[in-house]
Formats: sequence, structure tokens, C-alpha cells
Amino acid sequence: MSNDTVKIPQATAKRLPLYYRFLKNLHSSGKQRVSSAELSEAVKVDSATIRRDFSYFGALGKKGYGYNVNYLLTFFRKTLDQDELTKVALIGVGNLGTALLHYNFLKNNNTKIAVGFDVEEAKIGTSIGDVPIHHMDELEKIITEMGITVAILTVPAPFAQTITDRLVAANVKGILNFTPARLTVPATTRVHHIDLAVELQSLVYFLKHYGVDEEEE
Amino acid sequence: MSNDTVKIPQATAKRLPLYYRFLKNLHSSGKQRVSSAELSEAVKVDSATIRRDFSYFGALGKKGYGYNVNYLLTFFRKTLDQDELTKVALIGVGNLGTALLHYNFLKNNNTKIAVGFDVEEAKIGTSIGDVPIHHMDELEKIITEMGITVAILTVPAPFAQTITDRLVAANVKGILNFTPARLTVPATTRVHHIDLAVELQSLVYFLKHYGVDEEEE
DNA sequence: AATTTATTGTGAAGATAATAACAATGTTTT
DNA sequence: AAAACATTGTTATTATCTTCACAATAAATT
Ligand SMILES: NC(=O)c1ccc[n+]([C@@H]2O[C@H](COP(=O)([O-])OP(=O)(O)OC[C@H]3O[C@@H](n4cnc5c(N)ncnc54)[C@H](O)[C@@H]3O)[C@@H](O)[C@H]2O)c1
Ligand SMILES: NC(=O)c1ccc[n+]([C@@H]2O[C@H](COP(=O)([O-])OP(=O)(O)OC[C@H]3O[C@@H](n4cnc5c(N)ncnc54)[C@H](O)[C@@H]3O)[C@@H](O)[C@H]2O)c1
Repeated sequence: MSNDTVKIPQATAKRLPLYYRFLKNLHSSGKQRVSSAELSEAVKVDSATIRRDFSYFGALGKKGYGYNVNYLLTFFRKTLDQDELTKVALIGVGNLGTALLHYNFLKNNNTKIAVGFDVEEAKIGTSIGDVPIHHMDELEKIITEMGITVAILTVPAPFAQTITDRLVAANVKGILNFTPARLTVPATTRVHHIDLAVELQSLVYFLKHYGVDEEEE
Repeated sequence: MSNDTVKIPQATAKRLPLYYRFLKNLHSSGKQRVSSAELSEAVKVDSATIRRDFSYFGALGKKGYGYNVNYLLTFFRKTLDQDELTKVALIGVGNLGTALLHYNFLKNNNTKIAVGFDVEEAKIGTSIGDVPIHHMDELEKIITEMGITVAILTVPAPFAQTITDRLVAANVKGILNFTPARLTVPATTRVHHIDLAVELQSLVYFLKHYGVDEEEE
């Protein structure tokens, strides 16, 4: 909850991880400097928006030169707390949950799914991609012990709210919710929805009703 | 590309599938009428926003009464083209692709993953949850034959752009892109990104820097 | 060291979206 | 059928976000 820097617009905050990832790419391909125009081409965000986004953190670039990749990368690593590993719990080791467990979020993120929970006996006690799966009965105990405050929810929708209430009670502050349920949480908890069915359906809607030749998102 | 109704704000268009889903829930639980306030509670969208969203389509409700669930449902079914099945192709039958193949998007959506593509010989010719998997060599031929114009991309990032170019050439107009790559497409093609790593990372960023007690998304 | 060139950082304008607030009006109750 | 009540649709207001456009200025070139 460090308020060291000014409060950044939400839209900007959502782009930061994207910038960070592309800067890492640039860095590992040996690039020393980059302009907002180049970055714009790569991340598909208007160059003025990029400059504005960066400017919230002060003057990071040099006029007539652009940005030093290494400097920017170091700066964002600190800003995004990439030096500190964030451990995450995943609830619901089904189709989607298993796919996520196999994915290495650590690669760009310094975020790791550290533990999984399910109710199906066959899964309890196994490991999926080095992540141990526990029974839901142990949820509160284990996440408290591990100091986990972020959870990914990939259970069937009817269980989502009950489990959310348990997570909140166990001090979880952020939930990435893949279920179609809209969760009720106290104001101290943040929920991000990823609603795959809605995404697909709204894409289809846009195609049918908007023609195209509008901007992409 | 039917422009039968006025052009709806993007923010509104993205909420339509959500409204539709909750209306279906209400309907199947036997509810006859609903107010914007009730709906607001369920979908976590401000009631004024809901009324405004609906108003783009004309006067759908009745003052002092609210909205007739059945009427609204019928209206949105037509608006969202739910009477017409949209067939979708999925490219990259890996961890994530397989999870999506197992999911029944038809349930709320009238959208169906109708065919999958991969390069791994072991997968070619198999079916996953009744969806046949073909080799990438047949991509253009099959999606053209099937008249598919929407694709889901779940391949490793380095292949994303090349495959996108092929999809575009084969008349695909909408791409749901799960890879971290930012795709270059002509203005006639629409790309929606679902960037899971970014979602997780930005959730963590918000928790650390915004305290909470802001609104949820 | 003067000149040209590139590119930032930002004020101003424009665009989009969310919310408040309430008159209008239909529904329900008495 | 009159009075009380509920809830919409919309106008006005405010908030958020994006983009333009350009003066300021550092870098590169001559
Ligand atoms: N798979 C997809 O592509 C997809 C697409 C859109 C939405 N979703 C949503 O994501 C969620 C998960 O989807 P899925 O396809 O992985 O489902 P799934 O049925 O494969 O997995 C659900 C898992 O949750 C476990 N579970 C059930 N009750 C539980 C409980 N009370 N506590 C803990 N675990 C419990 C089940 O044992 C199972 O392992 C669902 O809400 C679904 O609607 C999935
Ligand atoms: N799994 C996740 O949770 C997750 C999370 C974030 C991002 N992603 C992204 O989603 C994408 C897929 O992830 P995944 O975990 O399913 O990977 P995966 O390696 O399990 O699956 C990729 C599939 O694509 C196939 N493939 C490879 N080259 C191909 C080509 N040229 N044409 C067609 N198919 C090809 C592979 O055979 C494999 O089946 C990746 O870009 C990944 O970065 C996945």
C-alpha cells in the first residue's frame, strides 16, 4: 500500500506491465535506447499516451534522444515491485485451473502460483507443475501460514461467492475471478474479472454491429 | 455488419453479454420483472449506467414498474444475434487451448468452437470435447469451407504474428488473442487481447499502490 | 561551436464514460 | 378513482482518458 509515488490513473496502471514486458524484450535483444514512437509501434498504444503514462513518474526520458532502455527497465522493475515475489493461491484445479498451474507466470512477472486447492479427492496431495494441491478444508490454515493475499478463482460459478467470503475472511485482498459470478466483497478487497464468455461474445457483437475499421483495442 | 440500431458506446457494448447472462438467470429462476436497482446489485454496475445502457435501444422499461424480464431477454437475444450460431476456430491446442475446448460456450452464448488446429502430430485427427483437431497445413482450406471469421489464438507468442497474417488472409475478422504478442492487423480486423499475465500483475500493482477501498472494476 | 535534427513533456482540446438528480409517468394501494 | 409509490428515461454534471500540437531542449551533425 506504499503511496510513495502520486496516484497513477487506472488506465495507466493497467498498461505498466505491458510496457515492462516489452522493455524486457528490447533489453534482451540488446537495444540501448527507445523512443515513444518505437514503443508505440510495438505495444500498439499511441505514442502520446506512452509519454503521458511515463510522465506520471517524472521525467524519465531525454529530449531529442528518447528513453534509455536499461534505466527505464530498472525504474519499472522497482515500480512494479518486481524484486519481491508475490505468491498466489489458485482455487479450483479443473480445466482452466490446471492450464494456469502449468503456466510460468514467474517468467515476466515475479508472481507465482504457490498453492492450489480443490475438493476432488483424486487431486488432493498431487502436484501440478511443482505446485502442491490441498483440500479446501485447509484453505484458511495454509494461506494464512503462507501469507498469501492474492487468489485466482477457477471453480464452478455456484461456489464462487461462498469461497470468496472465506478468502476475504482469511485476509485475501485481491481476487482474479474467472467465474461468471459477480462477487460481493468488502471495499477493502479488489476483484478483477476475466470473463472469457463475455469477451468472446462481445468480440462477435463488435464484428456484427461495428463493421470494423475502427481502432483495435 | 448490420447497422440497424444506432452505434452503441463501446463500454456499453461490452456490458451487453453480461446483462444477457443475468437476465437468463433471472428468467430461469422464474422472475417476471426486474428494476435497474436489482440488476445493479446482481451485475455490480451502477443502476444509472444500466438505465443509460438500455436507453440506447429505446424505451425498454416502464416507469414505476421496471423491466419485463421476458421482453428484455427476447430483445437482447435478437440484439446479440443469439439466434445465429457463430462458429469459431481455435489455433494452438496446448494447455490453455485444451481448457477452452472443454468449455461449453454455447451454454450462454450461441458461440461454438467448431474446429481446432495444431502442429503436433499426436493431436492431429483426435477430437477434444467433440471438436476435431486438424493440422495447420489445412488452416486456410478448412476455415474458408466452414465460413469461419472468428478465431481464438493460443499458440506460443513467437508464432502469433505469422499465424495472424494467415488468418487475416483467410478472411478472419475477429481474433481473441491470448498470447502476449501485440498483433499487427489491417483496420478491417478486430483483435481483443486477453493477457493473463498482465491481468495478474496489474492486480498485484493495484493492491500495493492503491490501498483499496476504491471501487472494484 | 553553430546548426540541424529528434524527441520529450505537457497545456489545451476533444472524446468517452460514469453518475447524480429529478420530472414524467405508469403501477399499486386504499 | 384518488392518493401514494416506484422507477424509468434523460438532461446536466463531473470524471476519466486520449490525442493533438508544439515549445523546450538535448543529441547529432557539420
Ligand atoms: N474452461 C474454460 O475455458 C472457461 C471459460 C469461461 C469460463 N470458465 C469458468 O471458469 C470456471 C472453471 O472452469 P473449468 O472449465 O476449469 O471448470 P472445471 O469443472 O473443469 O473445474 C472446476 C474445478 O473446481 C473444483 N471444485 C468444485 N467445487 C469446488 C469447491 N467448492 N471448492 C474448490 N474446488 C471446487 C472441481 O473439482 C474442479 O476441479 C467456471 O466457473 C467456468 O464457468 C471457464
Ligand atoms: N497457460 C496459461 O495459463 C497462459 C497464461 C498466460 C499466457 N498464456 C499464453 O497463451 C499461449 C498458449 O499457452 P499454453 O500454456 O497453452 O502453451 P502450450 O505450449 O501448452 O500450447 C501451445 C500449443 O500451440 C501449438 N503450436 C506451436 N506452434 C504452433 C504453430 N505454428 N501453429 C499451430 N499450433 C502451434 C503447440 O503444439 C501447443 O499445442 C501462449 O502464448 C502463452 O504465453 C498462457
